[in-house]
Amino acid sequence: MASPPRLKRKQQPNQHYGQGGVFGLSPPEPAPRDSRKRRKDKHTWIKHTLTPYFDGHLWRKYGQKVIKDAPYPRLYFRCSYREDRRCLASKLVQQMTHDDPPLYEVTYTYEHTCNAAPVPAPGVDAEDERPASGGLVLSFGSSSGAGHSRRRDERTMQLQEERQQFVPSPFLTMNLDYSNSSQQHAFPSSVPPPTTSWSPSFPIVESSSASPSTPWTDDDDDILTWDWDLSAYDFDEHLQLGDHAQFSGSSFSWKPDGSALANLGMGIEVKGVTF
DNA sequence: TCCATTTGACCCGG
DNA sequence: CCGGGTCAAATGGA
Repeated sequence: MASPPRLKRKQQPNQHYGQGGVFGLSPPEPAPRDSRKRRKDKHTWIKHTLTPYFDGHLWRKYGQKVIKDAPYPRLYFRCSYREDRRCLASKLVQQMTHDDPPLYEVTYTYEHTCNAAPVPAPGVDAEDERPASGGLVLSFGSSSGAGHSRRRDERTMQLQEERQQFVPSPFLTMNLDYSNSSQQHAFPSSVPPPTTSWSPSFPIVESSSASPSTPWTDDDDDILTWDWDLSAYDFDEHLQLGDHAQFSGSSFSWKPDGSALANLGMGIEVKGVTF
């Protein structure tokens, strides 16, 4: 056992993200222009949440750091498609409280440009007896329960471990049953877009990414399913149990027992919910 | 063997 | 110089 490998990266100081650098990838900067000031106007926004890891995107952790007066280390993530699709989105996660479900502060930088399919929350796929501890599953007018989630991306590594220690994510899977509808399918090519404001006074934090995924059907079911990225609505921040929210003609209410009610209007009733 | 995570070193701005 | 962000070799799980 000679001397353990101590020093790291002593050879190439990786000069300044220079061109011809990593994978011939350009530096994470739109346009350095002339100033040598590094990243000046990065677009960042902060979100407080109980579920900092599941926001519908695939993240790759690239660092962790103990911050001076913070009780918890800060975790650094960047989009898993950074190289593949030149997506510069990144985020850092900072645990704020020591509560049972701890509160986290998540600082996002840059919007995603990868256009990757939304990553379902853990548990949505699993047809376990245990209620999916991830996301909400609402079934409209159907008794065929939930879980018709389909995975398109296999690179969901981080989900495995996280699903056991963290609570779920702001993801909503809707299953809309058209089977006993008098109308023909006529699946809308696009799900009705969310409105830009909550009913009474729930502000929307980000609306740019607030679009549902493309609906799909499984087998020959008449179940239309799609995912909403609820993180765009900042549920954690503004929605409490018992509150009512409304968008695009639909309203949801969180019941104290953890379930939820949804009302699509047009007489469509809501079914069960797992939380 | 592959690849995401871990973890200490390196880098850089204030 | 210090604190925070990033790099990248080592690690470890699949």
